[in-house]
Amino acid sequence: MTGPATRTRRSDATRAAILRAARERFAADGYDRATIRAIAADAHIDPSMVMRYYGSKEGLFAAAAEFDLHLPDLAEVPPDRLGETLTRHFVRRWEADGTLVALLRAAATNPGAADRMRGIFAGQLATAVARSGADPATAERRAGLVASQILGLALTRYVVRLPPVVDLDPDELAAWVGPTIQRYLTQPFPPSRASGR
Amino acid sequence: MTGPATRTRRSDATRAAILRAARERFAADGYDRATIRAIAADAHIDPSMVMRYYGSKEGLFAAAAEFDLHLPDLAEVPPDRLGETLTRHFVRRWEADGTLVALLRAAATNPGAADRMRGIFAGQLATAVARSGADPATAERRAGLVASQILGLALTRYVVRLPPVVDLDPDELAAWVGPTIQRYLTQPFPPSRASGR
DNA sequence: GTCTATAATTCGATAGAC
DNA sequence: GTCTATCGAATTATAGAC
Repeated sequence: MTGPATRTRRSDATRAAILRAARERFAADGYDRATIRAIAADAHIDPSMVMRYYGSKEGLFAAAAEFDLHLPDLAEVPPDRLGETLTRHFVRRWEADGTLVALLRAAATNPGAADRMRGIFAGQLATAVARSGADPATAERRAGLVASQILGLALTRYVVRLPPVVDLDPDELAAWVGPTIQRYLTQPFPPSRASGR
Repeated sequence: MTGPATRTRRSDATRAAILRAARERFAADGYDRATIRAIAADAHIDPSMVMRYYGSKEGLFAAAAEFDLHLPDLAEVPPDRLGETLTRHFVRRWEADGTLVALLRAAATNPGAADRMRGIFAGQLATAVARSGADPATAERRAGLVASQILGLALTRYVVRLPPVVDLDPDELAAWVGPTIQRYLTQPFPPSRASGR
């Protein structure tokens, strides 16, 4: 009963508390303003513990910014509902977990965070788009356009907090932004105004 | 001829040099990382001069973040070319002047900068949209949606630097993003998937 | 008007007691 | 494993000489 397996290791709880506090602080304040001292205070531990467990502020951020978009397999989504599905997914995902907003805030000033953001969208999003039926030759470009609208939505809704964007509910967002994403994914290529090639 | 009116006052040149350097530093590094020392070094003056002229770092930023989108009168733009016109205008505007990118970077972590960003888009953009022929009752919402795509484009192209977005030239941007802006401005309201009301 | 010197904070990181 | 104490560096801001 008192063996090492039954006694929950304090360090695990401490590590988890630090990570949770770090995500909140990084999301709320960005990389620079989020201090190790403040994160430690939120987690009710000593600042030196953060250093002990994560080595440095960079290391803590790297651990806190692990992020899986949990994108659905777009090959199994009805082709005419790709935009709506993706829009609703993103809104749900980042309202349930502030990590992506933290990453977005940090990416504005921290090169490492910007690099990680590029990695997420090049890896996870571009990969998902490639499975949506898009021509592989254009998939990366389409993913970039999708990112421009999706991240712009996150920026205006959660960071800058533009009132008209904050006020939209998920259904309205899907109705307005969904068709944009749909067009970026399915519009014949190239979409030049002179139409032809 | 040698009166005070003909002799260019040194202080004016110094103030202008400080402001120019501040815009570049704020754009490149964001509010926190852009230091008064670095700005002063860029302007080849002493850091204390910055304090003398602008009072504080906040005051300097406030002066450097004055920004006029120079939006055209949308009442004079052919209604079917609103999206393309606006998209090209924004790309041209912020590639000629890094102030908006500076403001965007700063807004990610600095509440004052976010407030200013809201002011610009509520004031200048919403006002322009209201003159585009949009129903006044929906103009603010349409402006918010336009902002979400336009700022997302700036974010992915100039801050995060997603390669596929960076690689698009102005013509391609107008062809891809223009229709999005056009739809946000002219799509009948509401755009629900269930179409009718 | 311009610069030197420095005050007053605050931060990340380290050393070491317990 | 956890905390106290503190270092060294960097920052904004101020005081005052010239």
